[in-house]
Amino acid sequence: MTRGAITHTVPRPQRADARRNRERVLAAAEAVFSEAGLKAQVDEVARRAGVGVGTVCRNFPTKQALIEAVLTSMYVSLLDQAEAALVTADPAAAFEQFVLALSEFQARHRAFAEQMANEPVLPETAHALRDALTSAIARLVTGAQSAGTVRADIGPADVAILFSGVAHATAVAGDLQPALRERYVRLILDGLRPAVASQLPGAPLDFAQLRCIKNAKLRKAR
Amino acid sequence: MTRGAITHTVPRPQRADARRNRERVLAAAEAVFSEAGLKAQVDEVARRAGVGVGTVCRNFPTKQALIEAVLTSMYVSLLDQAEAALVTADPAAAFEQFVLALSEFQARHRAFAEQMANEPVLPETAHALRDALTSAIARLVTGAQSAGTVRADIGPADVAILFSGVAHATAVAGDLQPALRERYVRLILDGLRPAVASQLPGAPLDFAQLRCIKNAKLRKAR
DNA sequence: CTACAATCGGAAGCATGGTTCCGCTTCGGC
DNA sequence: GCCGAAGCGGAACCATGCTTCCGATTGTAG
Repeated sequence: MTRGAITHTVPRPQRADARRNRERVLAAAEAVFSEAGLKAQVDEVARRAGVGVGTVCRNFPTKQALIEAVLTSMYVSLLDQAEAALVTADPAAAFEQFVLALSEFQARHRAFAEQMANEPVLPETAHALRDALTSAIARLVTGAQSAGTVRADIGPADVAILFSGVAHATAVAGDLQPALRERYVRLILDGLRPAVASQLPGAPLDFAQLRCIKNAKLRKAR
Repeated sequence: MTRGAITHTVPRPQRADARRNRERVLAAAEAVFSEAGLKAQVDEVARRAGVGVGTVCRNFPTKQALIEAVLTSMYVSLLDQAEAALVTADPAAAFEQFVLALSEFQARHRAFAEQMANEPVLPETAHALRDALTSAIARLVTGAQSAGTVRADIGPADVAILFSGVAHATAVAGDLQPALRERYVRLILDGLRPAVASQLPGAPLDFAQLRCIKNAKLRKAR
């Protein structure tokens, strides 16, 4: 708006140091949010980046925007891992590999775990990413199911929910005890096997349904 | 202090309406914290109780104190359930019954779930309670283990961690879908059975160890 | 080298939510 | 009924943490 001609025709070449600072802020934010979760304060990010708060807020006009930027980059890197797993020949191994990677990722990136567990705080930009990730997970799950290491009566979103539970539960005690985390991941993998498979209430949950449920909840809260 | 003679010899008989108000506040707090978690605001508690904030703060000088009072009463009521389960003849059934009750309890009392998951926020008054509860859980677990429905390589605190994970994971989506919660509880029960029992890293975790780990974490954070 | 505009730092501003205080009301013994 | 004190409500106060603003600084085109 307001005489916008220049604003949107010229891609405005940023000053070099400004670009460098932006990167620093992003890196600091990633580190800080990973350690302390989304409740970490903007000042701390600024301090860690070695800049003033003003600089943080100029690049990311709001804390929310900063969070979105960080989360987006986390989504990218997790998607990489999912795709890395997908190229494995053995679908059972692929699933297990991804699940371990996921839990380790959540342990390392607390902010990501919170995002995955709570109401989505994602910009529209990231929707494509999220879809790619959910579809990759769905493929990993069905692969493991046809390989016979995962029972048939669960859906991809069931897996996401279960492991985000593990992430949260071990966040309390587990940061210092990575073994503990793997312990619970393996236990849940055991629960996912077809062998025992007692009757579960409900039906396999996919991501579309999960989103519906979350939306319903949001609507109710409002 | 300050001419304390009267203060501690006379048990100062509270006025009737004051006592009634205190109860109202406590009830309102329990309801509000259960629905919204510990982040719920004091004003909301006051409104729900039909009193002014001043009244809340006179009875519970700080939000923390209010939380402690509410949590203590929740501990009592959960302990009841654990003891109810313990009198069941079949230890396998007792364990399952308690675990379902626990997850339902956590779903209904969000504040309690948060407390159980995060750093302890308990007054010393509640330590005896907590010990009673952990010992009841320990008995339920070992009972189920000798009955053969729970694998030997897990400890009581493992169970607590796993189910607090479920509580958290389903808090997002599960409030509206109680079936979903039971779904995951049953799945974890499957994982806990001796049948499949793949090798788990780490050792069975008991509550004393868990407390150590949490303390270590607290110390580090400071 | 100079000048100008982009960028910076961090102090001041604002919003949110807990805690305190005080004039008014109500209880309950007489 | 009357009166002193306990209790009440909620506005004012304070702490915390995000956002804005502006004088000082620094990069860069000419």
